[in-house]
Order: sequence, then C-alpha cells, then structure tokens
Amino acid sequence: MYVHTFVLEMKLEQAIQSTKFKNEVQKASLNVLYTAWWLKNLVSKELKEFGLTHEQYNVLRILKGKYPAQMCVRDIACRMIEQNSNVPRIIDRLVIKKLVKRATSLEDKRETVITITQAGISILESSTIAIDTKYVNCVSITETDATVLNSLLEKVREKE
Amino acid sequence: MYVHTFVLEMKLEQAIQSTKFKNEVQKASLNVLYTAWWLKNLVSKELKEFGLTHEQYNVLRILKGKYPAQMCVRDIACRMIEQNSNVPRIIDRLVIKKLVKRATSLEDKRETVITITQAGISILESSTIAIDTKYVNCVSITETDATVLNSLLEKVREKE
DNA sequence: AAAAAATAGATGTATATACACGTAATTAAA
DNA sequence: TTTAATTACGTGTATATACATCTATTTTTT
Repeated sequence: MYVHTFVLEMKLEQAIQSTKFKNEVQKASLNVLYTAWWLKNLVSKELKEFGLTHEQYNVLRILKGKYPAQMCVRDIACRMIEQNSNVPRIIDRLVIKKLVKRATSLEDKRETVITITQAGISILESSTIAIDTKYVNCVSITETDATVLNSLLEKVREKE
Repeated sequence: MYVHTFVLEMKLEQAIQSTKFKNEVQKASLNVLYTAWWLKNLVSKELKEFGLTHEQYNVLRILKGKYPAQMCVRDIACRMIEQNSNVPRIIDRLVIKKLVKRATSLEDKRETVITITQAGISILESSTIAIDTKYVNCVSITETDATVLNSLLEKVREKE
C-alpha cells in the first residue's frame, strides 16, 4: 500500500521534475494545472484529426446544447470553461470553416446571433465519439472516485 | 448533508452555466479544466502587480530551484507545467526585464545557459509572498483533502 | 576523418488568452 | 426628448501555446 501510493505520487514529480513542494495544497495546485494540461492535450490531439481546436470544439458543444435555438456571443462566452476566451475570434474561424453562421439579431442589432450548421453538428458528433473513446482508453478513474474528485475541486474554489 | 453537497456541486454548473454532464468522469474533467483556469487567474492577478505572467514566474521559480547553478533551456522546458511552453520566448521577455541573463554554454555551444539575476530573485521572493497570502485567503482546502485530491489526480492520469 | 544523424534552441505561423479600447445600438436619466 | 450611461461585440496589442522548420553544433557511424 505504501509502495503503491509512493509510485502514484511520484508521477507529478516525474512530470515536472520537481520534488520540493511546500505542502500538499501547493502540490495539489500544480497537480490541477498539470492534469488540466494533460487532459487538454489528450483532447486536442483527437480534435486535430478534425481540424478543430479545443476551444472551437467547446463553442460547437455549447451551440449544440441549445440547438436548434441560436445563441448570442455573450451567452456562449459565459459558458466557456476559460472565462476570458475571446469568443468573437473563435467564431471567426468557425465561420470560415462553415461550421457556424453569424447574423445580426433582429430584436437587438448590437447582438450577433450564432447558429451551428449541419456541417458543424456532424463534425461535433464524430469528434465527440473520438474523444469519448480516447477518454475510455486513457482516463482511468472510476465514477465513485470522480464524484469525490468533483467535491474536492469545488472545495478548492469554495471561497470564490 | 445532502443540501451541502448540492450547494457545492452547483458551483461548476453555475460557473459554466451547464447542468448536463454525461457522467461524473466527464464532469470531473471539466471541473479540472475550470479549476486550473480559476487557479491560474488567481495567481496571474497577483503577478500582474509585479509585471510578471504566470509562465514568466514559473521560469523564475525553476531557475531559483537550482540557483546559483545555471540551467539550459531544455532543462527549464522539461520542468514547465505546460510541457509545450516555448521557453526561449518566455526567456526573451525575462532578459528584457533583466530578471535573467542568457549566455552560450562554454562546454556545448548549442546550449544557452540561463542565470537568474539578483533582480529576478528579489521579484520572485516578493511575488511568492503575495501568491502565498492569496492562497491562504482564497484556496480553501485542508492538507488532508489536498492529499486525497493529489492521489485522485494521479489516478486520472494513471494510464499516461 | 568524412558523412550522417541527432541535439539545442532560435524563429515563423496559426490560434488562443487577457485585457484595453472603439463603435454602434439600446436603455436610463435628466 | 435630449443626453448620459450601459451593453454587445468587434478589434488592437502583448503574451503564450502548439508545432514545424531552420541553423549551428555535437555525436555517431562508416
């Protein structure tokens, strides 16, 4: 048991070649950052096959969640994981690839309304299958452990 | 107890305005990405006072770890949390601010050796104090919980 | 020793982040 | 109702990421 824990705990230390952590909280913080990078990388490599970036995929996923309704830029932005994402620019690229359509809102001409196209839906579906498969193969954590992980991550941000 | 858990679990859902997760693993994945963004943001806001970015701070921290020894670019790169960081370019900015010095290695002329300056050490120390204070005030997780969090994050990446 | 392979790192490009600012449209206030 | 404030979002800039390519050097092979 001790050996097992030791092996697991070496992983972050191997990854970033560091053994000196002030405490478990500091280590956890680096661990969250590293795991996020690891996950993003895993997904991005799959998405590359589809010519998509992680952020473009997120925008498509958000649009699909409301489909067939349109969404304005602000609504998409506040659902992004990285809350400072520059959504207009991500949409620029999706428009070029004809995965979404952009139009001025009729009710409020300040708003730009975005619609996912059939091509967008189709690429989203096939890339999602690829990502899900990759997750099953590479992300090794049980549902039970994931539930605990979720509540611990919420604890980290508790004073938000 | 149920209510408490419910309140905590709402947090990610509030943050990214999403309630539909396939399972706890998918939710945990988004939670890791969001928490990483949250942590990075917390630190970056403190570093801004010192004119540093998160990545520039990381390079300084890595250099300080070996000080007074020099480090080559490759050694710094493999210790970065985001393993695709373009270290030469981060160093460019630190050189301009005179926080590090760059020189060609005498033993191997392909290598560039980097040294942290006194100004670099000094800014690193004061910014570290600011970050530590911010952590104490904003990151609310116990050492015990952090230990569990660390082992769960290692589990996520187990098949690495 | 000469040629080939490998390595270190600088540099170019596309995309993204973080944030400031500008402009047009809408809402609120005077 | 005219002005002021707000809002939505496009755009500019600096920095970073992700990755490919180039050059100079060193190592390995033959």
